[in-house]
Amino acid sequence: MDKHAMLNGLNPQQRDAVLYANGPLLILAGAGSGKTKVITHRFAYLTNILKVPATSILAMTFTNKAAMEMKERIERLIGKSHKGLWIGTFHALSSRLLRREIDRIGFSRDFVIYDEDDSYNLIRSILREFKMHEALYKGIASRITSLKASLIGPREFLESENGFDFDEKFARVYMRYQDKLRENNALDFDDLIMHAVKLFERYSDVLDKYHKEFSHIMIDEFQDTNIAQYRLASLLAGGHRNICVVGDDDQGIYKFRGANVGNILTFEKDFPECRLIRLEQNYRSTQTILNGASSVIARNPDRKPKKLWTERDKGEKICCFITDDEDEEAHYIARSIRGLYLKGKYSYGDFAVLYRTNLQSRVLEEALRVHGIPYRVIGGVSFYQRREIKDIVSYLKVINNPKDSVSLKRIINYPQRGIGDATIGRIEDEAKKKDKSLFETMKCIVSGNAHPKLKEKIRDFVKTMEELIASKGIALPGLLWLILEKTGYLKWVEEERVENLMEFINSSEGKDLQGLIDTASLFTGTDEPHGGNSVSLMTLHSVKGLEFPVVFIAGVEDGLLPHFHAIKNPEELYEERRLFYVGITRAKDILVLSGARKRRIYASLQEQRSSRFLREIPAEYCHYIERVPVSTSLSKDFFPSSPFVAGVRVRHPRWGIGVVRDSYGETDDIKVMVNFPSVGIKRLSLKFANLEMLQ
DNA sequence: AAACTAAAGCTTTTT
DNA sequence: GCTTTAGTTT
Repeated sequence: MDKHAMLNGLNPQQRDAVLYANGPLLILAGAGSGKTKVITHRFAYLTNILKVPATSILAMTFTNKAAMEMKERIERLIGKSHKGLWIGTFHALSSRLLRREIDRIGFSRDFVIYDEDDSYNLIRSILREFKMHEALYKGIASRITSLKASLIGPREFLESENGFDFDEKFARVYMRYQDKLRENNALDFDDLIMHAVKLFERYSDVLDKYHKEFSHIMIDEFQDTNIAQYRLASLLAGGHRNICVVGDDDQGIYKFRGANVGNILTFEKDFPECRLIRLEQNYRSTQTILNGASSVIARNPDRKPKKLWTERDKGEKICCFITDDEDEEAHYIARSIRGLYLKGKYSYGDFAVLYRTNLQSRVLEEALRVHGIPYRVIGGVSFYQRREIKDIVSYLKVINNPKDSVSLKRIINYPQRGIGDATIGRIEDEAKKKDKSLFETMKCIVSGNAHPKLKEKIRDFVKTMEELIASKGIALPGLLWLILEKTGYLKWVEEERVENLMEFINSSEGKDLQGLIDTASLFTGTDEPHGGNSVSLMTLHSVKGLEFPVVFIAGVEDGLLPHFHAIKNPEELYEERRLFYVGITRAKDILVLSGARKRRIYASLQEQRSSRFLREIPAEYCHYIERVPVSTSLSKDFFPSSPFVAGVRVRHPRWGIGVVRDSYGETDDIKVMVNFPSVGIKRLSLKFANLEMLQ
């Protein structure tokens, strides 16, 4: 692709951003302003025109989804496979660096990555050991996470002993936790970043090496970086200063997990010579939707000033309605979706229903199900979080690294081998005395002179594991099968979980052991594709980065949005407002905001007021429906009693073969909506149309 | 060690 | 209300 083709279809600001190849660059990219396009084209410009080796560009994102999208788009632009390129999440790229260099800071290169559950388990066992209240583990974990996000290790924490909320008990747990991780040759998610920073800060020769290896650095969603991540990036950029960050302070919605929007300001301080480019043309929403969004976000103080604009026309007004309760709200949403769908302009994949809290999804799901509308819930429990997958990955982890005691404990009694908490406790004591890993200790027990009963229980397990470790080298699907059979897991596990295991085995084809373990540890995701022919249901948080022609935001009520936890604190209230802003700006054509007067939250029925944010949208952009003409009971036209339901293929004497999209109407007068490739969507009455059903 | 019952929680979420 | 966890029984 030549230079001309590469810049084709970019507006002047986007072009500037692509062409500004050297030196620090801060791109403030408003919602829908073509941010990803700029990043990917910039990557392609660097490689194809400036002949920068593609492997010298480090491009970091937050989520696997964003990383994958970037990889695919870059692959298409530069016409090369993304394999071997440094495009990925902070965590994935960091672990790749550490796999090469970590021995410098006292871990071995085959370290394991602990996920959230692993960390929880470790913290709980430490609390037990210290005779502290075990239920505190979640609070402690989140405290450790936020300290690590600010690069405060246990030593630093102890040294800064003057802080208000310093507490010695916590400091001891933190210290112990970090020691245990090292003992197990394990890193948790936050360590992946923190240790990389430590490594580069401490060993300038290693840092120099990567200054040479990477000539350019790019960061996506910069407003979501925490201090540690920013430090890592700025260290790597320290030599050449070719660092390009893209972000939007108005879309920062992850302060609660350590993201530091202030990094944008820090960046300007650290790189004072940086060029600032604003992308303000929005290519997504109608003028009305964009104006509504701008009025809302304008209430937040301390923003980087920006004014989004669009060439699109006004479009529909924003529809706002209030119902009596959450059931009515859900049914009204379902009916609206169905109504728009039946007009034929939109398919179900064009709709998203957004909400603040996951517990709202229940009613919405129920209503959609009753109306026969296909939907999918994005978020929830992901594939790699499932128990059976985590179990088998733990087997892999132990086979790969028998010192990994946390994974060992996860599987030691699954399937049941009669090694319960009491026995594990005894082995742990023994391990502590001898200063050995759990597995080594178990081997000693088998060959030593312990109680015969204890020996017998442990011998079988050790034997199985040793056989599996000996088979470490065989190709992956085979190894997984071997695990399932030798351990008896396949026989033991519930029927309905077997399918997931099979899927996992199939997906392991062609991967190596370390690679599979890393993917399973780092890939936690809500990475399922949206769209298809289903309505997407998700939280306002998970919708970031997506767009839909029609967007519903449900539960626009004080206490829900803004959430009641955030109402007292101004900073948190601003974040809630940004969340609402993110939701609004996802909509291309139609935006519907709704709320209920009464809502059941947990067990109690609460009187709700409509959201203060709703009143921040000027009335001229809105169409209010106060009295909602709907009953929650269904009229029978939702239950067509005919075999011609959506998806069935039919033949029409005149228009040939088509696919039924929907059917509705009374039992004696059923109407179907059929999509014929030749003539498009037609509404037919079954009585007259003479349709023939095909297999 | 497993199965049961009482009690406490409960915003958002990625890696 | 429902799900997770802590404590008790069998």
